[in-house]
Amino acid sequence: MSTASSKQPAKDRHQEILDAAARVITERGLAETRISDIAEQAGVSPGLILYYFDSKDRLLSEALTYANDQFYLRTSREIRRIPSARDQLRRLIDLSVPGYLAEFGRLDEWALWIEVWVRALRDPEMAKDREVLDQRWRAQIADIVRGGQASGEFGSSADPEELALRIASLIDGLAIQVIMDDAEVTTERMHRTCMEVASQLLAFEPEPAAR
Amino acid sequence: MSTASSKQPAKDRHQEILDAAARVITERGLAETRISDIAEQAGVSPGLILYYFDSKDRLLSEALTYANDQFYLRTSREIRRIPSARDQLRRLIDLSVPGYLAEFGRLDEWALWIEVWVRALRDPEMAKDREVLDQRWRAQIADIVRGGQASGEFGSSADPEELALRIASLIDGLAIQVIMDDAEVTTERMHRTCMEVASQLLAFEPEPAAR
DNA sequence: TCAGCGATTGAACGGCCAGTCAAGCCGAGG
DNA sequence: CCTCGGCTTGACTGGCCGTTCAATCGCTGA
Repeated sequence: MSTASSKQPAKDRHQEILDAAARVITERGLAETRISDIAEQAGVSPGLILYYFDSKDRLLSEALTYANDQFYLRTSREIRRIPSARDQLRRLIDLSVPGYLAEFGRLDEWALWIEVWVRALRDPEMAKDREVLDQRWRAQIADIVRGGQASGEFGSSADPEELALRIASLIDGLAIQVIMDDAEVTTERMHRTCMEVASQLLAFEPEPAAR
Repeated sequence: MSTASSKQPAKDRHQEILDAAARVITERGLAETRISDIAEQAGVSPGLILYYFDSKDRLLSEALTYANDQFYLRTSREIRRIPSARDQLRRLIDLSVPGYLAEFGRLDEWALWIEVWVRALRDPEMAKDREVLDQRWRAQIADIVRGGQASGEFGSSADPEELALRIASLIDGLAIQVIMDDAEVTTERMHRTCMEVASQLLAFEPEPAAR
C-alpha cells in the first residue's frame, strides 16, 4: 500500500520485499520485525512473503545484506566521480557520519549494521556476508588512499591497507556512539574528528580552501 | 546445577540470576535466550526467575548492564594498581583486545556490548545505561592520558577527552571485526594497531624495553 | 512442636506468530 | 471462450514461551 508501484508491472517482487523488509527492520529493529509487518509495508499479504522466501530467517539475512549492498553501491558510484582523493575521502566521511547529510532520520544504515553484527555472531551465512561487505568497505578506503599517495595529495607512504583499517575502524566506533545519540559524541564532532584524524594519518591539509 | 553454590547460603539470588543470564546471553545471544535457559543455568526453576524480576525484558537489560559493569570494575581496579601511564594504557589495550588474554572464548564481553547497542536503539532505559557505561569507558582512558601528560610519559598535550574518544572509538571499531573472526583483522593485528596508533596519538615510544 | 512466611516449584494458560494450504484470481496462449 | 499455470490471498494450525498461580518446602522464632 505504501510503497506499492503501479500494481500492473509488479516488476520484481523479490526486490520489493527486500526493500520493504529493510525499511521495517530499520525502524522497528530485527527483534520486533514480524512477517506481517513486512507484508504490510510491501502492500501484499503475509502469505506471499513466504512464497518468495523460504523462511523469515533467510529473508531477514538477505534483507540486511541487500540494504548494506545498496549503500555501498550508492556510495562508491558517487565517489568514483570525484577526481581528487582528498575530496573523495571528505565525501566518504560526509556519507558515513550518521545524520550529517540529513537524508535519513537518526536511524540509518548504521542501525542495520549493528543488527548484522549481532546476527553474524551466530549465523555463519550472515558472518560470511558481513566479512565480504566489510572487506569491500575497507578496500574502498584503501583505494582512495592509494590514489592520494600516487597523486601526491597524501604525504604518508604507509601501507594503504593498514591506513584504511585505522580509518574504517575509527569511523565504525564513532558512528556507533553518534547513532546512539550520545551527548558527548555529536554528528558534528564525529565529522570533525574523522577529518582531523584522517588528515593526520594520511598527512594532508584538512582545510583545502584557505591559503 | 552448574553454578549453584552450596545450596544453603544462596547468598544473593538476584545477583546469581544476573550472572546466569549474562552467561547465557553471551553464549546464545539475546534473541535465543529463554527464561528457562537462564533458570537452568542458575540451577533454579523458571518460576523463580519471574519471582525476582518483573519481566524477562527487565532482567535482560539489567543483566547486560550488570555484566558490562563487572568488566569495567575488574579492569579499572587492575589498572589503578599500575604506576606508569604507558603501562596502564598497554594493559587496557591487552584487556580490550578480544582473545588476547585468552581468558574467555571468542565470545566475550564485546558480544554483550553489541547486544547492548541493538537494545539501546529502541529501549530508552538501556540507552541511558549505555551512555553512562560508555562515558565511563572514555573517562578511564582520558584519566590515563592525563596521567601520562602530567608525568611527561606522553609527549602530546592535546585535549585528553578528544584523545580518549579517538582511542576508544578505534578500539571499538577494531574489536567488532576481531570478534567477528574477520580473516584480515586478527587479535594480534588489532593489538599491534592499537599500540601503534596510541603511541602516535599520545607521542610515546611503543616499545619500552629496547634501547 | 508448631505456626507463619518467604522462597521455590512446576503445571497450566493464553497470546503470538511462522509457516501451511486450499481456494481464488488473472493473464497468456490456443 | 476456455484452459493452464503462476501469483496472491487470508484463514488456520501448531508450537513455543512468557507469565501466572496454587501448592509445597523449609527456615525461624515462639
